[in-house]
Amino acid sequence: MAVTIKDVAKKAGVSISTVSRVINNSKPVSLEVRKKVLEAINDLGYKPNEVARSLVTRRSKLIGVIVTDIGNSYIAEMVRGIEEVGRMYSYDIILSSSYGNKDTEKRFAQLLLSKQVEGIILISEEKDNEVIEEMIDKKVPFIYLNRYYLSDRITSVSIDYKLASYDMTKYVLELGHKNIVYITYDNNEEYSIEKYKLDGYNKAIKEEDGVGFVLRSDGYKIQDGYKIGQNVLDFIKEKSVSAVFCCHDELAIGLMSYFYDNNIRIPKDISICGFGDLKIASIYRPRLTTIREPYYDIGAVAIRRIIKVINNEKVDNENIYLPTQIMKRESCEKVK
Amino acid sequence: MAVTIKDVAKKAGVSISTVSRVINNSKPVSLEVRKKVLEAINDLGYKPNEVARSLVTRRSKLIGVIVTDIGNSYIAEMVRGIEEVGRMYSYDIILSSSYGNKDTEKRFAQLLLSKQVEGIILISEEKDNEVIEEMIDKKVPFIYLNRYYLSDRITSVSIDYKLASYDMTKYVLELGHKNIVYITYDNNEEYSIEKYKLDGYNKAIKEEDGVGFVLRSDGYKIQDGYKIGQNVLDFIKEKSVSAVFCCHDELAIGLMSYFYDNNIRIPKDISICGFGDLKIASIYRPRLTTIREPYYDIGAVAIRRIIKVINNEKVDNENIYLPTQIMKRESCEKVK
DNA sequence: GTGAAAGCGCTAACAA
DNA sequence: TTGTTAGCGCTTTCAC
Repeated sequence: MAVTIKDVAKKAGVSISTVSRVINNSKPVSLEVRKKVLEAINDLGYKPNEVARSLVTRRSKLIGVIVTDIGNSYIAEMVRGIEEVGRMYSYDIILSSSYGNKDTEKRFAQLLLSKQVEGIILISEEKDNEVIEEMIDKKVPFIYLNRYYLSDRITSVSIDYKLASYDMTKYVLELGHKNIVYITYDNNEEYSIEKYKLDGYNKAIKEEDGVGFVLRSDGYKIQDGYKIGQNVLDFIKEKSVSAVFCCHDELAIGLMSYFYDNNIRIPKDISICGFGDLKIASIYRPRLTTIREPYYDIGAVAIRRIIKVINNEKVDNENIYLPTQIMKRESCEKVK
Repeated sequence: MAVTIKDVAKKAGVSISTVSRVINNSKPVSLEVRKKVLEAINDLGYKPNEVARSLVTRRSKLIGVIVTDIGNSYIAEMVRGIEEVGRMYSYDIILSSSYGNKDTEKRFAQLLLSKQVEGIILISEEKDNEVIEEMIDKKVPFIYLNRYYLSDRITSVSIDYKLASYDMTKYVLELGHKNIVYITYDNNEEYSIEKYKLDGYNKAIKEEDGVGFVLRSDGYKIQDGYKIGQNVLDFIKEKSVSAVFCCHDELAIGLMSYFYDNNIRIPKDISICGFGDLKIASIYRPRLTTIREPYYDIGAVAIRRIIKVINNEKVDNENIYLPTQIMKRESCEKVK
């Protein structure tokens, strides 16, 4: 049996309220009594039962985080940000992985609510998120993070996708590339972020008199990038394309692997760039030129905002946009 | 204010115990009463407060997981295993990242205990783990996962490192390589797992009349592999080495990057293999030949064991060894 | 400055 | 089969 506040009170010869006061510093306690209590706590190795505390204070000091899959490096990065900032405010996080199932996401949100979490962060890769609808009228602060789809119903933290994509395209054009192909995914879906990226791309192409092409991938994973490899290759030859801009790093990496396996040299034969700046982007060779999406910061800002709401500090109801950066690396080369 | 069991009881016109009985199925309840209660629950959208439940049942349904850094892909893999199996038994996990600080690990263990977790899994990269000593006499089940160091004080889940390393070396020798260099790290430290790997390597070299060399790295990260690159290169030339066996995939990847940057072709100029089978091992080009350390399974088995202990099922007190596998890929080639 | 007592939402004896 | 009640470990009035 663990030692409780009662044991401490008895040992110190005081009431449990006094013990409570010293551990919480909630009310003045005379120096000598305080000392006795502290001693007793020390001797007994007493640690307050946070569950009991939560029950009465209604503050679990827990934030629920629902992710698609913690095995995704960008999600892990976000979670790092969430956890580290949460820690600064004494919050622990409960992690649940939905593996992309919407019903699971909903179920987990309920579960977390039962566990009395004070806020929920959903890192999703799905569209049409019904969880959002369910959460919207719940009292717990909620933030929705999604790298693929927007929601107009709820606050999120992200970057200015259009601008980022515009900047990147511009950079590629400045490198001397004229015929550029953009690999997109799912850009016709409502709320797809791809639309914004595509807009940025098109804007830059137009402004600089480039020749833009668009190719569609079936997915946004590494293997999807690999799968579309031959298509891209054929297309490149046909259209004299000298640079490929992928809407996600994963696609770019898959493509680079396909090129490697087929003896296409990067950047000698073709320049390539991505979007995201996953960890692998700077590990893979040649290192991938890409746009840095600050995942850690996104997580950090998200939880910071949740904690503000919990503490009734005032927050904007608008989406938060974080700065990005073009990571110039070897996969994208000047045209000779 | 959330709806409580009282509200349900009132609405259904029964006592709270009856409500408790139907939600827990703990005692028989007449069909019609049950129906009334279920209706009330439904109407009110009642969800039991798990915190209150925990307080009385002393079962938080929470497992604490302390990791070095969830950003490490092998750790993320372990956590996936932990979470997914935990979920099967209705356990949630609380995640804390220590970033390699031993004091932080200890502090987190205490924090988790305060939150009444029913078990703790520590995924560490440190040696001399004092947390273990602290946990050993605590009542909560505890498992220690460490890819670098062993402990003789506590149960763990791992693989047979010596055998794995032996098998891999044997495979490389069978490929026709004779002069092989092994890149090690920290093999003189007590409890270092490297000793076992090195043993396996030496054993195979001896048995097959190979010529073995050992080189030491300063660390086990990708950048450490890169840093040791020139050393390895010089060494290879001097000793006519045709294959490099790295004690961790990270080192192998770093090394491959160094080779890429210096126009050394793999496997044409040199064969290389690693240990771990991180996700990146099969993404990087050429794909890395390596030993599969089943991280997901390690996590899964670890939490399964913890849950068994929680439920007083009997478990061995011995370490658990999981099977491994050599992943034969392109980075390691037959000698012509 | 300190203690007694109520109560957070729930489960589990114990009665009936 | 159902209700009453004690109590899990703690915080927080309310008296003194």
